[in-house]
Formats: sequence, C-alpha cells, structure tokens
Amino acid sequence: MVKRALPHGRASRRPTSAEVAALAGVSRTTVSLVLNDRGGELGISAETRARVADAAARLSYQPSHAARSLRRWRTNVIALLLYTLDSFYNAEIIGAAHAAALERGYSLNIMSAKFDEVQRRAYSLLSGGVADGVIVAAPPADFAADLKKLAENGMPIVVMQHHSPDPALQAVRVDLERGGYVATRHLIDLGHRRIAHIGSASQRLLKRRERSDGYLQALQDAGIAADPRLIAMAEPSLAGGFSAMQELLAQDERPSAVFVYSDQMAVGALHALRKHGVRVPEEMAVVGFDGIALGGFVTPELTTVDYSRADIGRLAVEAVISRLEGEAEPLREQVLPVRLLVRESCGGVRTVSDGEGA
Amino acid sequence: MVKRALPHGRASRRPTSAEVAALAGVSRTTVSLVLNDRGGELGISAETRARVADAAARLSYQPSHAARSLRRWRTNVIALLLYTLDSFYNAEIIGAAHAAALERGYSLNIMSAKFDEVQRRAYSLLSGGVADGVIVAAPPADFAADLKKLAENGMPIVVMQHHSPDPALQAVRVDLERGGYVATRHLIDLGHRRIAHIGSASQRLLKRRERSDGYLQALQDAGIAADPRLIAMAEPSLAGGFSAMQELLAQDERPSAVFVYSDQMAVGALHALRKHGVRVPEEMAVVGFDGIALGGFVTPELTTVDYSRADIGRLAVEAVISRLEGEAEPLREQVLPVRLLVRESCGGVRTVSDGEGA
DNA sequence: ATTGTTATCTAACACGATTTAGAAGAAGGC
DNA sequence: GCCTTCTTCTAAATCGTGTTAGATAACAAT
Repeated sequence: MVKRALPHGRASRRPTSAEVAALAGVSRTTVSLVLNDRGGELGISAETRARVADAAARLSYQPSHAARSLRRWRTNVIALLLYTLDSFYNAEIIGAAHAAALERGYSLNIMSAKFDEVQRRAYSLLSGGVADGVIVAAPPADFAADLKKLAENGMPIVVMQHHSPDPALQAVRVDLERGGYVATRHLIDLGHRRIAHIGSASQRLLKRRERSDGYLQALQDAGIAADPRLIAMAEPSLAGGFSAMQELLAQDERPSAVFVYSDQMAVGALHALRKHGVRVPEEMAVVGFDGIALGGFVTPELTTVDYSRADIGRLAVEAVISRLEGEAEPLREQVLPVRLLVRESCGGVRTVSDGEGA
Repeated sequence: MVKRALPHGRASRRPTSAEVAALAGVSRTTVSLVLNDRGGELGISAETRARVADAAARLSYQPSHAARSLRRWRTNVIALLLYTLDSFYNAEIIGAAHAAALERGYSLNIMSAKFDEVQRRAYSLLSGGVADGVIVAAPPADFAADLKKLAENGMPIVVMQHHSPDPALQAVRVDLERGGYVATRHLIDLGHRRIAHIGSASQRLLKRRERSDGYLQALQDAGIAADPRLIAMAEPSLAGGFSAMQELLAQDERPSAVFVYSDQMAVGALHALRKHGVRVPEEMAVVGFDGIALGGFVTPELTTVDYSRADIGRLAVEAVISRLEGEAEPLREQVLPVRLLVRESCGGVRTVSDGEGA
C-alpha cells in the first residue's frame, strides 16, 4: 500500500474502517456491521465479531462523525439554543437535558443565540444539518420564522418554557400566567393593594407577556385597578432589577409590594431597597420568579414562584427524540405546574404553598 | 428526472448543489467555486456568478455540513467544554468567545463536561472529528490524558483560566496565584492576623491549587504561620460557601477575615455570617474572587479579585484558530493579570486597586 | 449429480460536497 | 492555416461511512 502525503488541510491521520478491516482480515462491510451491533442478526460469527472489536480497540478507531452523518442522515445531536447563559436555572435545565439525551444515545450541542448575528449563524448551521432536532427558549419573531421553515422541512423543534410562537413548533412550557397570578394573589391575600410589577423589557419582542398577564388578571379578579405607574420594565438582569426598583421608589405614592419578573431581577431590586433604607418585607413585600438557588442566600430570603427546571430539560429532549424515532404521536404542548415558595421577603407564612395560609 | 422515494431515515429533502447547478445551467464544480468565493480568481464570469448566486438563493440552498466537513477535513467548529454553566462569569467568557469565533468564520459548540460519562462522550465526539479545536476549563487528570491524545493527533487544545496540566496543551490562564496573594496581602495590610481561607473541594482533583498557594505565600511573606484549622474546603457553590463558613464560625478562636475561592462561595459565606449575626466587615472581613456582577448587588458589596473574562474567551479562541490556520508560532501560555476590586466587605478603602491605599 | 438451504462474508454503490486535471472555444501572432 | 495563450467551464475522482444485492462454500435432501 502506497502511503500518500497527507491531503489538503489535514494535520494528522485518524484510522479508518478500512484499516480496521485490514487488521482484522475482513471486509469493511463486516466492520460496519459488527461495530453497529448488527453482526448478530446478520450472521457474523462470534469469532469474527471478537476479532473486529479487538482490531478496532487496538487502533482506537472512532468512526468519522462527518462521514457517518452524511450517510445516515442522522447526527445524533440535538441543538440547544439559549439566550442567556448567565442564569442559575439554565444549569439545571442543561444538566437534566444532558442526562436524558445521553441515555438515548444523543449528544447536546449548546448554542448561544443572544445576538442577531449568532441567530443567523445558528440558522445556517441547522439548515446545513448540524443537528437532528432543536430545543429553543423563547425565540423572537424573526428567528421564530426561520425555525418554522426548519420545522416545515421535517426537523423537530421544541420551544422551552414559553408559549410556542407558532403552531408548527411543539412546546414544553411552564404555566407562567398562573405563576404571575399566584404570586400577585398571595400579595393581595396578605392585604396589599398597591402592588407594583417589574417586568422584562425583552418581553416586548414576544407576542405574549405571560407573567405580566397573570399579574393583571389577579388584580382584576380582586377588583383592584391596575396602575400603569406601578409597572416598570427593564433588562432581565441584576442591574435591570436595581434600576426598575429605583424608578418605582421615585414615585410620590410608593407601592407596598412588588411582583418581579425573575429572581435575578428581584435580587437587584432588593439591593436597591437596602440602598434606599426600605425595610423588606415590612415596608415592601417582594416576590420573585424562577426558584433559583440564589434566592435562598440573600437577605431576606426571597419568596418566589418555583417550577422544575429539570423536568423542562428532560421533557424537551424526550419530545425531540420521540419525534425523531417516530415513537408516538407528538404532544403539541406540555404545560408544567408552578408553586409558590414562601420565604421571608413577602412577609407571609413560611411554607411551601399547596397549603392554604390565613 | 425520476423522483425517488426518500431514502432511509430522511424526513425531508434539502436542495443539493446539483439542483442549484441544474437551475443555473452550470456544473456542480462551478456552483462550488462560486459559493466559496473562488469564482473570481478561477475565471468564472461575473454573469455566471450572478446566475449561480441567484439560483442558490432561490432554492435557499445551504451546503450540507456533513458532506463539506468530510471533504474539507474542517468543520469550522470549535468545541468549548465547560464544567459549570451556573456561574455568572461563564456568560462573559462565552459571549466574547462567540464574537471572536464568528469574526473568523467559526462556530462555537458548547459542551458540558460535568460528569464522567459526559466527558467520555465528549472525547468520542471529538476524536470522531466533530470539531477542529477544543477550549476547555480545568480538566481533571483522567480527562486531561484523553485530551493529550487528541493534541498529539494534531488537534489544537487550549486550557482556559488554569495552568495546563500537560505541556502538550496550550493555556490562556489567569494569574490565580497572584490573585490569592493580592487578596490575602490586602487583608494583612488592613491589620488582620487570623485570616481564614475557604477553598474549593474540586481543587483536590487538580495538581495545583493556585489561589490557595497565593494565600499561603502571602501569609508566609508576612511572617504569619498558616493554621490548618482556618482552611475549609467545600463544593464551589453557594451552599458550599455557606457550610464552609459555618464550619469556620464553629471554632473557639474565630478568624477576623477570610479569603474565599470564588464570589459565588463568598455570597454563600456572607449569608452564613448574617445568620450568625456576625457583622461584615466589622467582625469579619471578606474577599472573594472572580469579579462577577452579583458581587455588586449583595450587602455589603463584595470586595473581590477581578480579571477580564472577555479576554479569556477571546484569546482562547484566537489561540485555537491561529494554530488551525498556521499563522504564527503558537504561544504555549498566555497569562492574564488580576486586580483587586475593593468594595465594602473587606473594610478597606473603596478603590479599584493599582492605587496604593493607606 | 442436481437442487435447495443455510451460514458467512463481500463488491459496489450511494451520500453531497470539494478539487484535480483538462476540455472547448475564442483570440492573437506568425 | 497553425500554434500558442487565455478565458471559461466541466468530467471524474475523492473523502469515510452505511447498505443493498449477491457471492461463496458447506451441507442436506432428493
């Protein structure tokens, strides 16, 4: 055999199935059958199977991902598109998604989709077939249109946490409206009437404002008129929560309670309250959203709307895979429940909801 | 042309370069040359180029990632292996890395490498050629051995933040020893003698304990004997910092200051101090590490050792790409500086170091 | 001896792109 | 008219794998 010079841009030579075949003294077909565990049914003798497996191990052969997915039309990769990687809850979602994917023989490719340019790149990668399916958190309208195109080409796409922006996309979402409702209702039950809301400016891009809708509904059901001056929007970050709270505190007639879009913003808001000498919960009750670990490590400990991040990750992965393997009729939407986690910052009884406090 | 049934596991049909060629009335070769911007030099007329580009756009043609990387020996993907996705600073690293990669025409594939099984999977993916290069945060010894094999096969591998565990791997690291030294030295200069240290249990797996070494060196230089009872190790999390601090507070003779492995642990430690009624900084000075945003939103605001997360991400990506494109002799190691960011929790003067306080 | 059956393995094609080597035609110089 | 040169394009090989259709040999049944 002539040893050619290394072609083109290749730095080194990985072994191919042909080399394994040569070492084992069989054909490439046999190597492929054995290594894909189809040797038994297709009548490759146990002795040959062992010889092939041994040869592959000796060369530490690893099939080429590119060649395999070109031939198989399957990458066994699921893309996970996230907008922020700076939230504590993402780690739980990703961990559970990883475990679920691994169990079924898939890998996760996490992509950031924070900026427009990265979204365009993600779209071109995905339509180039870099993954078999996609899980995505709330996509803005223009990106959702791209994703819809992919879905129409047969790629399973699951929207995570939020409502699906389009019927072509499946959803594994959280009952955010109910979360907003329960949080606000809790504050009402504690006697508050002037209840403010800090929302996320990013919601402007989406059609629905799920948490805010729950807030407004709870006020309406209690016969309290919503006051637009009590609603502040800001970036969903620590700094955003901080500045939104400062805005609320600048008002003549301050609210006595506030429902905040996320725990992260709520931590920023708490810092603003301390800076202004406002005692929590005595002068201002605070309820956040998400149930992140950090909420238990601030003073006062943060009351929040909790839900299972792990279930989101796991169910989203399973939804993609069951579509890919055509196991069952896919569910168009799965809705996960929320629960109010009462700690210190709201001034209520310290429990884990489901209970019916005074 | 006969329309075949869709082969095998394929859900739908994406257009191929052959279809673009047919629509434009040219050969596949021409399509390839035009779409890869080699049409000019290789004498494809402007008129033909326009026709091909138009046909590709009309079909919204996207080259198959698998076929292209099979042929080119290049995926234009850089893998980014992270151990924790729950740290606030990761977002900055990833954001900067993304921007740098995009600018050079590469994409980032973020993989979690938190669990052994995921590490094995990551290794098999990488040796299957799923990416052209790898950026990884402190790999434990067994995984580092795998990475070394990849490096010896010619794959560029860059270790991020920490010392490289092996000379075969490049490093873009932070001067963690100096950070530990500066932080501890600051506490000494403020008059503290009993200075505790909360470290990360994960360091046990690594050869070096960089921050801790700086702490010990500073004590030694000041003629203070290190007291093993003043060193507590725990998981690098909020809860870990909380429990480590509780351990330190249980001692007969409490320290008057503590240098903590990370800001995240420090926030947990601050919560423990408040629970025990220990005033910060009056009764206990605290210095963290990393400079995450959260440190500015806790009470008291956290003094910390800061460094540029963005530079780490950017330089790591550039190191991988310059190896891939063979531009220059690669640097075996790049060391980024740290700076002490003095806020409230240490009781020192509020500045941004570089200054020489009293 | 022929035919059929079973067990085991292989030759050759296909996947979709890039690239090498060279073809076809026009233009120009003699 | 013949040779060279340039411009513009293409046929065919190639990357490493998976898969289809069929080869070969051994053995049994008739």
